[in-house]
Amino acid sequence: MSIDLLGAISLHSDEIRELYLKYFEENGHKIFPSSSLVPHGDPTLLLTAAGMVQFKPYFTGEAVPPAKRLTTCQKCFRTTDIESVGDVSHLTFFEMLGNFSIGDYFKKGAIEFAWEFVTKRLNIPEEKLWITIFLDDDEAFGHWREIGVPAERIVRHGEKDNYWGPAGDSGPCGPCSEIYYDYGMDIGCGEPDCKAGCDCDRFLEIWNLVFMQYNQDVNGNRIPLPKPNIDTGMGLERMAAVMQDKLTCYDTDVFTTIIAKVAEMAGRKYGQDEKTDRAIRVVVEHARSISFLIGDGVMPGNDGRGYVLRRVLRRAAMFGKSLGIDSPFISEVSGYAIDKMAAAYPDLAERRAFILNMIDSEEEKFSQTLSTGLNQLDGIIEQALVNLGETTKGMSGPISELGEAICQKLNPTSALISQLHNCMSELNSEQRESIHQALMIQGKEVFKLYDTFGFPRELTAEVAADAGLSVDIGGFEKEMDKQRTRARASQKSKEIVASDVDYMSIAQTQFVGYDTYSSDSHILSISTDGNVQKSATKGEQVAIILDSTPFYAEKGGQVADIGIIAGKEGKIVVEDVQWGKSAHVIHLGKVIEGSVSMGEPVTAQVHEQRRLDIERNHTATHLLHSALRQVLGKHVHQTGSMVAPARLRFDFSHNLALTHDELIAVQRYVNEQIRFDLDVHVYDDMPIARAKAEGAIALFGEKYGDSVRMLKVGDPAISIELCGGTHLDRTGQIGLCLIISESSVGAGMRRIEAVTGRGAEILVERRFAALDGVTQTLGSSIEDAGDKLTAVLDETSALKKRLVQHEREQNRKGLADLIDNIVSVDGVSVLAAKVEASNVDGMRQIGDMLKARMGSGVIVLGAILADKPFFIAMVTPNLIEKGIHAGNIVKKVAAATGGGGGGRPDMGQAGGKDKSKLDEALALVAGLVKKG
RNA sequence: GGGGCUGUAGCUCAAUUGGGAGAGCGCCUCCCUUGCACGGAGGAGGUCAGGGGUUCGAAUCCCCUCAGCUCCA
Repeated sequence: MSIDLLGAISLHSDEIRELYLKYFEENGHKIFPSSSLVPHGDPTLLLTAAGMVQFKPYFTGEAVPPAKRLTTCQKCFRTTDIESVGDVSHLTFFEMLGNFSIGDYFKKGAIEFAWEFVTKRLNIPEEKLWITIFLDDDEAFGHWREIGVPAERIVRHGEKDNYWGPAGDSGPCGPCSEIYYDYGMDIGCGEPDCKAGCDCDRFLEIWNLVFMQYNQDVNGNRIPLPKPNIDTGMGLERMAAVMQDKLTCYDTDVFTTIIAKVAEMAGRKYGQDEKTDRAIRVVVEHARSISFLIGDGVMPGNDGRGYVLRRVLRRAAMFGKSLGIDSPFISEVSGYAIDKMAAAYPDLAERRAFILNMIDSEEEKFSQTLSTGLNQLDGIIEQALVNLGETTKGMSGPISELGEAICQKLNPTSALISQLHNCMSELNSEQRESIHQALMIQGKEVFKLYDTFGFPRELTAEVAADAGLSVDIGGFEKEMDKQRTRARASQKSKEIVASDVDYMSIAQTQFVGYDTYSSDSHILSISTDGNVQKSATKGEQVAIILDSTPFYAEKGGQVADIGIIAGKEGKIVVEDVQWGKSAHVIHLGKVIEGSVSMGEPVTAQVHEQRRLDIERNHTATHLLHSALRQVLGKHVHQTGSMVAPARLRFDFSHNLALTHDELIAVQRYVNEQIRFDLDVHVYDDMPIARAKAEGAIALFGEKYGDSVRMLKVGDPAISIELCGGTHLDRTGQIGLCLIISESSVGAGMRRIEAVTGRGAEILVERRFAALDGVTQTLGSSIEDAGDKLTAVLDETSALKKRLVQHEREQNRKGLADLIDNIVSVDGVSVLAAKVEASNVDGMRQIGDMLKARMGSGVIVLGAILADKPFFIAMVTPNLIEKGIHAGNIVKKVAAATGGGGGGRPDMGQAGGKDKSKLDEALALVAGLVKKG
């Protein structure tokens, strides 16, 4: 804490964070660390956008909370207001301080805590604070009045502002109450009735208290929760602005140092020009937010989170460009941002190099995109100018002259066009309209640039303006809307798995598949087409939930099991297994015998052989990971994996292609560990701190709970990883591991694919079989096969060359005989003859030689190629002028043999079917020339 | 998940709307030449991403697969 010159108490953002967590800890709250920006186990969410995300299962009752009172400082990411970023208070990334009550204290407690913290701990004067509540929430009103807030500073708002949730179409929801900070009458709209919630800048929302008291069903009915909850959120950056007596988040310690750096990079002063300031703020904000995204394991991509990341990064690049900063620059800004946040987020600092690297290569990619887009745009502008020239050329006086000039591409066109504008008044409205249209680049074009080439429309407008043209934004938006509707329409038809199931009423599935391949279980839920059923009969596609299961649902790269669920009366083939909304395992499959019904006891049996294949690949994946770190270095981190029965795929961070020697070294290391037949040991429920102390490698960007499952290979261990997958007991069971490919998956990332066990055996068998086939054909030993093959290929190509030469020689010799066949038809030399040739090239060669020799004439040659008649026709230029067309002649000739053809006036080719009619067809030529 | 675009020589890209696979740069050989991307002659290098289909004939048209780029959700 420090006292600034004005005597006001100024709190650093780090201090606010600490004060908050400490205050709530004192009041019985358990401090939780921030969860990852990538929501764990919730596929419905793109990114963590609020403090309560990691506690959702507690609020919905799907999981038991470790404490009834919780508090966090949560990393959050939102793109809903991305266009507003750079104003006073909007950010894509921010830290949300929050306190949560799971069925413990409610409105009164939440209001008292919030008020005490704000007024007593942060010492904000009470008269600077305003409250908003939901319309009819008199209970909240009463509590605020009790602690002394005057009624005139409590404002009631409707659903839009003061009602929260549900997130999605159903779930917990309730009214909320917000605390606003009042900057005073001097700031904002100045209207006499300005109060908290006004759109102007006078009031800043600093804390939202959500009173979760209803559960809303899909029909919109709100049923009171038996035990209501509290979920609050206070934006750290906004609170810092208040505490440091600033109007915006950007003037607080969170951003000022970075802003100064960017201003310096741009060679500008911050605080002199609003447009410049805004651009600087956007760059700073985005550079910070993408660092956190990448730090939590998001990679730039074309959809989902990766696309959010790409879009934000490109937005930063655009604003940087507008500041005139030379690319690449974002990683430098991100570096400052990471340094600033390092103390609070050490894992972010740990990944600094990786993050900056990723940013650099993505920015480089963007500049590529821009330059191809720019090429496209140049073409479009040129075409637009031609059109403009054509439009204006026919008009009167000076306009037509200008049109001529534009047509002749006199530069600069923008000057010509501004002259054009000056002359417009002399025209009638129809002419003005047509010029107006011609001056605009069509919305469709702008959209295509954006949609297909990723070229930003702002940039299109800017470049077009340089040429004197404008851009049809309305048309662009129209196309954009079409695309949105299209995408949304396709989204709706998507089938939702077991959507109708009331998960809260079903116990979580107990997974027993680590120890066994089959289990005696009970059916807890059956649904078909998303509807819950009492039973299902033969032929139906079903989604089944059991009380316990040996089936592994896809997670951590390991694919789902398949198998059989058998009851007394029927059987289900399980084709896929997925995770439900909470910890439920959903078995998807088909009833193939009799029927199954709710509650009945069944035997769940996993396809054992296949599961073992998967386990071989999974354990081998861990060995591979350790081998890569051994051979390439400790910078290698797993970035993804796919473990299937037939093969495994392993993605990792490394910026160079592996050499052959490195690949061999990795493979040898893995197989050595397999031969050592090491013990694979699993530690369930290990405290995460202890696992980390043991040196366990956590998966990049993955979120782990307090207790984790740790996998250790060998003792002393050669691999310790946190892993939820299924594994072998001993490495020897893998048998053999062979790497089948190594490739790139993007900048700084490589991919290895490998096979093990049965897959490796099949690979070896196939390779041997292929090699045996080759050596047998070559008639050599395996060792000599390579040399022999080279020799054979060399010889073949030498022979080919000789053959071509020889044929050319023969053709030349035969030329004299062919020339004897020339006849004159209406004064035109015509040659139609059958020739010997091995391919089309040979025939063309003969034709070319004849053409040269004859100077003027029509040549049609026929030959039998691949047991079919084939023709080519050639006509010298002087005869083309007379209307003789080689393509047409050859077409008719070939028709006589049951084929067709065509070509250009000077050369045509055609094929037929009946080779016996070749001579007959050639005899037609003279007649055809005569006719033509 | 739904669209759009692209895939041709080592690299950057052409191929006139289905009819001889090309250019520039790079590489090799030779000639000329001490200056900046020297100049000249010759040459090697291609499963036109892969697989099916239509056709006398496909880089080109249709379908499928793969990969890359891009927008929307």
